Amino acid sequence: MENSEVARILSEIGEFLAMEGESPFRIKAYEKAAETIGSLQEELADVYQKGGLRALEEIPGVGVSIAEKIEELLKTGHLKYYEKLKKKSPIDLSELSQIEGLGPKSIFKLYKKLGVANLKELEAAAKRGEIKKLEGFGEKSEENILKGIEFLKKSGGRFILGFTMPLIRGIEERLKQLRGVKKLVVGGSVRRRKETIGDVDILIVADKPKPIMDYFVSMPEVAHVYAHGEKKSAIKLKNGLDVDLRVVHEESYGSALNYFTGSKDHNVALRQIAIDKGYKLNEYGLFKGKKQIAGRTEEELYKALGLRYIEPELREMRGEIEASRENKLPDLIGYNDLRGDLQVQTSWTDGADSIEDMARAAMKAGLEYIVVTDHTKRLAMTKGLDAKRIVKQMKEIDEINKKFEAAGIKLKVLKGTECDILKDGSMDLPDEILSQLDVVGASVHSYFNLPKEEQTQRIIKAMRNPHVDMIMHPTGRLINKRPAYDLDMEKIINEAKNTGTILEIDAFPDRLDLKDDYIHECVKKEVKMAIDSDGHSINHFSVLEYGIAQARRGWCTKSDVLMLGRSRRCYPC
DNA sequence: GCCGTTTTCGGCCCGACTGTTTTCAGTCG
Repeated sequence: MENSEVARILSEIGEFLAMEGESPFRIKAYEKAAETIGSLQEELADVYQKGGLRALEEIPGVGVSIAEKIEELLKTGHLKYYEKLKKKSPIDLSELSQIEGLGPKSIFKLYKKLGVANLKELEAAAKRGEIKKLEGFGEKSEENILKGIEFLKKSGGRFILGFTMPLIRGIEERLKQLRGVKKLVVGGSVRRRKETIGDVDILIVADKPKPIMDYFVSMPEVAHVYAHGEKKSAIKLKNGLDVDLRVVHEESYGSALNYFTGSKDHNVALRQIAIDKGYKLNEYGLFKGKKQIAGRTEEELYKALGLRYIEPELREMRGEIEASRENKLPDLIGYNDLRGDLQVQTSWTDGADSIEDMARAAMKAGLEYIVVTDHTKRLAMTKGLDAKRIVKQMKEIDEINKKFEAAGIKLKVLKGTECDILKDGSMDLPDEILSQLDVVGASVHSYFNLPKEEQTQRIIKAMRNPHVDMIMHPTGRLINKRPAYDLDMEKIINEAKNTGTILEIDAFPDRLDLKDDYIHECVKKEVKMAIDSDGHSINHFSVLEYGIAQARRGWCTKSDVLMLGRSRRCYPC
């Protein structure tokens, strides 16, 4: 059983317990264990094999009780305790808890009173007007539930790229190792690095595809086989993701890859160019009459169409074809170009690991500096820092830097904050504290539904604070969960230009905030951005990749992204 | 349920908003 599955079950146990009004600490214990396991680098099965129950208990947040449950899951694939809870209240929790504002207590009440166990039944009950009649619910709650369902439907069951990528890469690696696979690439929206993906298209070049196809449809992750042929097979994975595997000929590889990478509109435009030149373009190649003139590689294909090669992240019809023709494509920031991370949370607040551990992990991830940006006091639940504690934290950072220097470690830890922007646009820490920090990030965590103009002015006021260097996750959206707060982004971007404020590209997979369209606007207006992990544990630096992908989708070059100089002593902005 | 230690129990444990109420429950970050 995979870590993500164990994490899901533990987190559902937490929710079941919450429904029953269990002690909040017990619930929190399950949540915390689920979180840790979800971002664990090593497979639990390996941990268990190496060190048994004891090794499981070594995992932070896992004690005797949870370790035994994990053991049972690994050994039998089932957990009696979980099944008992589920039998008592057979509710599709993963579905219902996606609705913003609907927590375990409400879900339980809806089940008890109306028998609602899944999204469909919830929608039906809301439409029949039954929910507003329940005690504790009303007109507004029913309306919000319907709105939540609508929002969920719009996101259309798409998977968040960064959360799904480890699974896809695992499959990719195993397929690549099979005998007879000459080439393999994952195309589609995965290759374009869209923030969410609908399904996965894998292309291979192989002489004898049958054993490869046989393996593909019998992988342990497979829940259903739609098709199992020699040229194409299609499956549904246990997590609901559809994956297609196609075999293509070597001489068509480039054109097939192009075809299956999309976007559809980009492909249509390419086909039109081919027609204008008297050619025909399809997934088998570029043809003049019956003769194939290109298609073995994508580079060859674009060249034959009179274009420069266009990176997959740009193939969204945002002007890339014209830019390619005029040789004006941006020199995109590379996946290895990032040198530092300007948003890192630690165990001082809601992060899982100490400053030093985060710093060492950052170094392993190839970074040269991090900025420690713990939350501030308004976010009480995270133990947000007040003036006194942040001064203490600064001292610890000084000590770590000294220690690193003495040990010849190059990585620099900078002092920062993710300071709450209060309702009126003022900051949650006094100016005299902010002035002592290397990087001041500011962000909104409350009053999400102010009217557009008020919300915009609130952030503009923060940008005008001379100490504020950057606005973090500027629009506050959570992909598939919550829309951005109502903002006039044109005004925000213009103000960023005027005040020299950095706008963040928060790389966390369900944030990716700014989104690509806004990044593109910033690039056009020469507003600087920063790509940050928003990391809360030592494993989170890997998400920077998705921030870079998003930046590339927004046409970012290296110079659009803030990077601090190696020898520079601090104040970066 | 986990953790840590003054070693086997007590601490963990905030604060504000929303929508329902008329004093509070549920949710969220």
